[in-house]
Amino acid sequence: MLDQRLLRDNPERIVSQLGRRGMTLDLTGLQLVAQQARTLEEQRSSLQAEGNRIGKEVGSLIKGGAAPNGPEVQGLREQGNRIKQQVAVLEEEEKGLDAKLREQLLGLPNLPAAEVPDGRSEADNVEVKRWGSPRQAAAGETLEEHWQIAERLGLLETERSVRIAQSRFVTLLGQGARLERALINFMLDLHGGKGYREVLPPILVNSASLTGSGQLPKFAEESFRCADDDLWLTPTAEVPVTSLHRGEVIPADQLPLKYVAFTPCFRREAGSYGRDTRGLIRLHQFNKVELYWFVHPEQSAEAHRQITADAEAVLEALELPYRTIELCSADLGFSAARTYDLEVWLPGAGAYREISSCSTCSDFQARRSAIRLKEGKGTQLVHTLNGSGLAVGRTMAALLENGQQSDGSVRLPAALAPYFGAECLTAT
RNA sequence: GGAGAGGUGGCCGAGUGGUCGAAGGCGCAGCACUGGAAAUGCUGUAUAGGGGCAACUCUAUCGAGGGUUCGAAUCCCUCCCUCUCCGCCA
Repeated sequence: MLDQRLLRDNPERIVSQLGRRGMTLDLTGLQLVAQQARTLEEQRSSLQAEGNRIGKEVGSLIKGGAAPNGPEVQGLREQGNRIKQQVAVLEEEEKGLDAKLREQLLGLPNLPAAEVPDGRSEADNVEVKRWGSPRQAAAGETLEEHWQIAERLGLLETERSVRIAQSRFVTLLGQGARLERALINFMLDLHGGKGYREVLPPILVNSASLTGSGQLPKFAEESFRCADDDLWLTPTAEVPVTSLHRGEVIPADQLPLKYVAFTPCFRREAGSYGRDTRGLIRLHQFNKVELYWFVHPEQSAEAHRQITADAEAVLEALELPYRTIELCSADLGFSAARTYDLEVWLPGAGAYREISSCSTCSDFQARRSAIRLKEGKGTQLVHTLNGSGLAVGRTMAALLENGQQSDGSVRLPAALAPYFGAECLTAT
């Protein structure tokens, strides 16, 4: 959520910065609402002050011996009643305006950071780094896509998963299930060794949590909802981890708080029919290890570099070639002020595919979630950052495609051996 | 799910209709004392919003929302949560 004061004092900045995202907006209506709300607040609170004064006067009159039903006291009572009625009217109106204001503000995305390159679409994203040498098919060699390898090796079951749930769900079996588990443990251990505190949060989350991290109210159709409860299947661990500290004031000396959370993630993927229908790339349910920082605003730029490096370290440890992309202003997610995407090389598909997204959300989520820090006498909003470290299913896909060998087996990186218990995936 | 108890500031804890944003204690900060420290003493110490250059000031907040009242932490209603016991359960 954007600062109401910014709306009041510098709406042009909001218009121009959100313009960088490709939005055209007219804030005059909203500004008017904000102004009216403020005027009403002034009127209401001075009325209340008058009411409080009368209340005290009645108290001291009675204490001083005045007849509780005498004319003097009666007169004040009537005055008090009148004020009460006026206040009630103003409060009602004010509530309406505040709700409207909040609703509108909740629908506006974060402002892009100054450093974010301007752009009109994802085509304008900027590659900032490349690591590893992307594997190309040798002469006469045909590289398979991960779903082909997975099916051939019996790592997963798609047809039967439809029986269990519906399309875009997958059941991992045998070595596939074991590899998924190995990857989760590997990632958690790697990050845990770097000072991240491990979290295993609820994966059903309430509406307030989804609002706090930015998924609601605008993206309700993207998440699965439980019909009879105010609970949703979390689309990312970012949601529960943000709400881990919702409403809190954190002493500055405790920052940064760094968490690593493994959760299944659930997304409706509305509007992506037909895209990535095979394999592990786009599922309604997938596993993800998420990195999350709560930091002092002064540290957030450096923290963004670090969280990105921590995500990159997973790919490097797994010997997976990747590139790092800085998203342009038009491609930023709703809550993000600045984002680096990591794209892993998939030799079978012959393309780089997103496997991690590392964002700084500045104070956007902190304001929605009321997460502040206390430093000396004052408080201020913290900054929050999140990064996938990594999406587990896509990591498996990358391992399959990058490790495939001419005999049909898949060589796994050495770092995984202690977790998986073998260096190769072979047909069984 | 049933029965009972309870939710007050960073923490503990008093407060059952009036000047209570809230005693007292702990913690924390500053000052004094000290060679330095401990102990001690004094002072200060919630959050949000509004007004003001500022000093300061107004409003709201004692789990949440409503109600009664001139006035509510205190009375009434609804809901949420925690604890204890019982039941059920991986």
